[in-house]
Amino acid sequence: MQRQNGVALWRQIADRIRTSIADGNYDREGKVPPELTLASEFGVNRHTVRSALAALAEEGIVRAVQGRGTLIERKERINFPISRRTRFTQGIGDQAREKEGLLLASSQETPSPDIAGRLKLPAGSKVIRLETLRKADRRPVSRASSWFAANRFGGIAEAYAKTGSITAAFEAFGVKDYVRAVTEISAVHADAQDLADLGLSPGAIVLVTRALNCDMDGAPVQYSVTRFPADLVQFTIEN
Amino acid sequence: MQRQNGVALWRQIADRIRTSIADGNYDREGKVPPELTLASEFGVNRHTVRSALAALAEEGIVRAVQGRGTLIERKERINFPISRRTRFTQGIGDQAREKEGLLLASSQETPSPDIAGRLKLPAGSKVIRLETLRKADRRPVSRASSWFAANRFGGIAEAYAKTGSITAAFEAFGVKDYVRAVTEISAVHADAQDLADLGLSPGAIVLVTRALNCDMDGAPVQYSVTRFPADLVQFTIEN
DNA sequence: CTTAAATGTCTATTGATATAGACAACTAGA
DNA sequence: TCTAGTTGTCTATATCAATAGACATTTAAG
Repeated sequence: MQRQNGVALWRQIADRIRTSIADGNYDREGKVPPELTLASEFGVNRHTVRSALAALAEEGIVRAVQGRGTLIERKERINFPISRRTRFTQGIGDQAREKEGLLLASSQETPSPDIAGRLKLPAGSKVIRLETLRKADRRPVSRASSWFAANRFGGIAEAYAKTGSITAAFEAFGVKDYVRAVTEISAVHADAQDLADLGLSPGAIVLVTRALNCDMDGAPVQYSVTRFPADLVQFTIEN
Repeated sequence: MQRQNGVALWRQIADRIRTSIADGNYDREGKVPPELTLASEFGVNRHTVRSALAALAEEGIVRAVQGRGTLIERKERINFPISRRTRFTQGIGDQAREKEGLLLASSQETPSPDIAGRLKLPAGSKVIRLETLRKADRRPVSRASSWFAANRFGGIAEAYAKTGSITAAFEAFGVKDYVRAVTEISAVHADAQDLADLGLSPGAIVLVTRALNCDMDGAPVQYSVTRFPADLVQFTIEN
C-alpha cells in the first residue's frame, strides 16, 4: 500500500475489498471484517478504512449497520460468454432477473475509414449508428456504439427500439442468423462518459470490446464498440 | 474531470493521455501537445498536466525535452490472439523483437478444490505449480501461475526452464498438441504483487485470464491464471 | 542574433487526504 | 441488565494535490 501515487489510499483499499467480496472471501460471514481488523490488515488508520467502506456503500456493495457490522449487499460478477454465436440477452441468461435494452440515440453518418474498412463498405457509403445501453437488474452493464450499412439496414433503429434486441431487429431485415467473426478486448480507465452512462466512479475500470458480426454469407453486418464495467462483468471464451 | 474521488486529477489526465497515445491521436507530430494546450483542453492548471506527463515519463511512454516538447517514446499495444490454438510466443509473433520466458518459481502442492476441479483430478492428487514471467522487448507482458497434474507432468519445471516455452515442455511429455478449451477474461486494479512483477504503478489496470488447456483426447493438461498490463496488451478472439 | 515557443524551477496558498485519539451510540449475546 | 464488540462522530495535525504567478532555460526558426 503506497501513497504519493495519485490514487488515494482509501480508494486502493476500496478496490481490494471490492475484489475480495467478488472473490467470495467473506461469504462465510455475509459481512466484511470489522473496521479495526481491516485497518490493521492493510496497515492504515481506521478512518481510512471507513472512507473506503463509505465508497463501497455509495456503490451499493455494502451497508454499514451500527453495532452489527458492515453487511455485503451484492457480490457476484455477471459472466458474459463470447463465441461464434454471441448473443447478448441469451448470454446473460438467468444471471439477472430483469434485462433491458435501451436505444439512447441513432443517426446516419459518413463512416470513419476504420469503420468503413471493418464493414467492407465501398467508398461513399453511409452508415447508421446506434447508441445503446443495456441493464441487468436495473444496473447498467454495457454501453455500445454499433454501426450498420445504411443501404441494407435503413430503419434498424426503429426495429431495435421496438424490440430491445439486435437479433430481433436483424430478423426484420431478413438476417435470420449471424455469427461473431472477431472480438478485440481491452481494458481502460473509465472516462467522463462512462462515469455518466454506466454510473461509475473515477478510477473504475471499463472492459472494451470491438466486435464484428457477419451474416451466413460472411458479409459484415454489424461493427460495435461496447464498454462494460469491469467490477460487474467478466468474459468467457469457449472454443 | 472531477476531484474528491480518490483519484488525483493528474493521474486521471495521465490515463487519458496514455490512451490518446495508444489510439494514435498524436502520430502526426510524434509528440504530445504543449503543456499549456493540454491544460486548457482538460481545464486544469499547467502544473497538473506536468505531474501527469512526469508520470508517463516515469513509465517510459514519453520523454520531455526542454525547448522542443514532450516526445512519444512508445505507443503501441501488443495484440494477443486467443483461439483454440492459443500459443504465447506464436501469438506475439513479430510484434516484439525480443521474447523471453522466465521461470520464477516452481513447487509441488496439494491443489485447491477449484484447481482440482478444473483439471478434473481425483481426490488426493498433487499438482505442480509454475510461476512464470514473460517479456517482450524487455518489458514484462505477462505474469502467470500454471498448474499441471504432478503424476503426468513431474519435471515440467525443468523442461520449461530449459526452453522458456510451454509448448516445447509439453512435447517432452508426449503432448504433441493441445487446445485452449476455455478462457475467462476479467480486469482489476493492479495489486502490490503486480506492481512489483509487472513494473506498474498503483491504479494501473491488469487484465486477468483464467485458461484451461486440454490435450487431443480432451483431458485437461494445464490450468493457468495470467495477468497482463492493460496499457500494453489487448486480446483478439477470432472465431 | 533575435525571438517565439517550449519545458524547467521556484514560491505561496487552499482544499483533500491520512493519521491519531477520544468518546458516543447501537447490537447481540451472556 | 450488563458487557463486549462494533459503527458513528468529533477535534487536531501533518502531508499531498491543485491552483496561481513569475521567471529561467533550452530549442528551432527567421
